[in-house]
Amino acid sequence: MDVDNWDLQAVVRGCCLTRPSTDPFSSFPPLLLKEEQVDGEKDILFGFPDIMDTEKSFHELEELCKPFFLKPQQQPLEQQQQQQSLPSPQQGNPSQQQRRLPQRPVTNSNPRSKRRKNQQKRAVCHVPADGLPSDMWAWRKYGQKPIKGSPYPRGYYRCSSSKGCLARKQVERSRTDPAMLVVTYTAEHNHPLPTHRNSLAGSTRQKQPPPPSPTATSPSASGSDRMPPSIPQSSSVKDKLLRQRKGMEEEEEDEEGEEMLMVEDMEMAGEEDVVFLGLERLVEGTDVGAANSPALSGFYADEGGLAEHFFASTWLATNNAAAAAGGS
DNA sequence: CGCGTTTGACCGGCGC
DNA sequence: GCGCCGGTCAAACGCG
Repeated sequence: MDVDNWDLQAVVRGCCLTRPSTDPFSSFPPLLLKEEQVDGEKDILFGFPDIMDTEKSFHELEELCKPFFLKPQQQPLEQQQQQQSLPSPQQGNPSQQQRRLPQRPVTNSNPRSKRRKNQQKRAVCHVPADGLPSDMWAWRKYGQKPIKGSPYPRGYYRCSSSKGCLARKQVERSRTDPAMLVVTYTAEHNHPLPTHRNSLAGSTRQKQPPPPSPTATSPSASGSDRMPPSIPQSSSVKDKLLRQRKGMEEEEEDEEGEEMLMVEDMEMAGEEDVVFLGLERLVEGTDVGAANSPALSGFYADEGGLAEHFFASTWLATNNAAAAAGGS
């Protein structure tokens, strides 16, 4: 299938090379990037690679993103169709309409139907568990399950920024390296980066120090086991980010000019496109120079084949976007 | 009150 | 055809 060839390379490139040498990115955790054959399909595995070579990275990143900025309307047909055919929950009844009525009507537009498992393209991201990276999207956990063969449960998250958003991600601890988290992104966001904190509430439990010991990830498969304390905190993390951002606003704003531009552009482009940003950043714990440890990886999803293009940006930029919109 | 998390049940794909 | 297992749903609950 050619669809599989989409821009994997670009993605890969984007993933590995996206770090401005000047960088705030230097605080990035080690990233492992690789492609993986999963169920016959290529999955993108990426973590935080060597932070060293970045020189051209940024430029490549820009190159990578350009198309997205310039052609906001250019959405893969397939995707457009998909999005359109999707039961826009915002119009009709939100997901609830699918309640367990006559047994979840499985229609073609139902992401859960035909196209399952080995059919879905996914982007797999390996991140250090203690790096506590998260992205700027608002994720809402909708499930957790113990996975066969893995001592760690897998958490299921869906984008809560937009009701109709199909973006989902799964977070689980690597069975081979418990210190790493495996974040799998599925589908894409059908909306621009969250414009405002989507929740002040929620994120609650995350705040009370979940079993601090990662080891707590003990196979208490019952599910009582909290997901890697890191990832799931996306929302609370964002809160943090926003707050920090507010504080930084005055101090670092100018420094981020470039990145901000990027995001702004992106926002404009993303308005209708599937461009979306994912912020991976170190928060919590080691708040390493949180002030300017941007880092993140976002991705563009081309649902034509469910391709995901990853690129980097700065968290500040994203925050800026979020704040900007939040003000509205 | 709104939103996120938890958690058990259910559904459906997939392998045997 | 059957059973396993992954993925999703949704009620209950907690927190700000």
